[in-house]
Amino acid sequence: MQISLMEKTVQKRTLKTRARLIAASEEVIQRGGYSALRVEDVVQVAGVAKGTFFAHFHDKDALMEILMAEKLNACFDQAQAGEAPKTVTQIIVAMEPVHSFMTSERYVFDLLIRYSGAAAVAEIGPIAYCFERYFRVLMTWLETADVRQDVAPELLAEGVQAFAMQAMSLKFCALHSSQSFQGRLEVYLQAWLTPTA
Amino acid sequence: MQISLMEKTVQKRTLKTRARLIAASEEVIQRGGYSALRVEDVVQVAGVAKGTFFAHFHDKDALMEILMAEKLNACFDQAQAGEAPKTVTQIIVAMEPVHSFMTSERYVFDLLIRYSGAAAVAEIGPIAYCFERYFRVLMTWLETADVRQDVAPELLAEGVQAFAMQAMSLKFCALHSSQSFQGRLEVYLQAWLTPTA
DNA sequence: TCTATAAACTGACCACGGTCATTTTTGGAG
DNA sequence: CTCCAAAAATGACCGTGGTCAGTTTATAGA
Repeated sequence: MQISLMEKTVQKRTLKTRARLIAASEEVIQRGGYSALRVEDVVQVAGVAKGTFFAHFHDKDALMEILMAEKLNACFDQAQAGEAPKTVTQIIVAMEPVHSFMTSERYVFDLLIRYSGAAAVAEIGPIAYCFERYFRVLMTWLETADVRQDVAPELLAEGVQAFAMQAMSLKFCALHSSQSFQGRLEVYLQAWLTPTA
Repeated sequence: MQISLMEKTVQKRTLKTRARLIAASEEVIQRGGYSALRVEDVVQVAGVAKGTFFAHFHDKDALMEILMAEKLNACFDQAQAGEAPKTVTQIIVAMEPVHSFMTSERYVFDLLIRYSGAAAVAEIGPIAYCFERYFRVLMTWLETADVRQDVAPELLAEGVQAFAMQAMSLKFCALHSSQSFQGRLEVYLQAWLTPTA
């Protein structure tokens, strides 16, 4: 029997295969990091054919998005565990898990940037969702923090995100390695959130 | 005869082949944009073997860096042609050619970010050099512009760069397409350069 | 239980960036 | 001019992401 509007009827097998692919991916990443993930290795470990991988994920990056978003959300949970930070220094400390993961690998950072925005309105991906979360978490904190009040918390949050991305970029840049990531971000955010002119 | 300290003795042929590869690349890009560039097409147009390409450029991205940096430097020349801008709006207008090229293609923007920092101190690439130039141009302008004086022009310039990158990122994001690039950047920079609290 | 159909899976194949042992060309020394 | 070592060029080959026509498997209906 078929209901007129397209039905999916997903088989149990599908979920099982998908779970095997995810588990295999995590195992491969465990061994050599995200950048070392090869689709052929994943399907070999999972015990399925290559084509099956692409029946479950649109492409390799789609899988990476899922895996990275999972980790990132755990980092956000950690960041939100304590009470809301009030000062620039406290904000940086609270966000440390997130920034740490984001800069754990150059390859990870590049992928995060590429998928930080939803290319099409309808399809906001897991990573784009994480960046939305980054924005919302910061905005909530900034509403009650000791920061300038002349502009909206939304704008302040966008700025913090921009400065954080800048500081993370420079972490991968040999030319600017004289200062630490947290030190640099602190300078940025003091100037952005607590201007004195 | 060979002088002891390593000599290069570059043949004329080398320069000619390299010029042919560059010209062929520009022709291919002319037709389909940067993202459509295929090494096999380039060597076919240039009339050389594939291996020759990699004898002249470390990899495809190295060629892209050279080509994009050439364009970018032309944009900077244009930006610096007039007299130094004084206000936020004038700065945005002056930088328009640069931002326009940077966001001309998603593929171009991604490459620019990836190569914006020098991975190794010794080898600052063409794109990393362009980002240095971006910073220096802004810093010079900001020294004599109508902006806050409580922080150094260096820091202000870094901030403008961070906000510009953020605004360009959002240009590729369907979720935030309600506002224009220049409008968004103007809001950012007013808050960054001329705070009122 | 049997059958028809849609869902899931398969693996040979392709596209494209990149490698390297071998061959060809160049230009200075004799 | 001839010779030869270094420089340049070659193209068969490889790794890896991604495709798709064909095969197998699950399940709804009889």
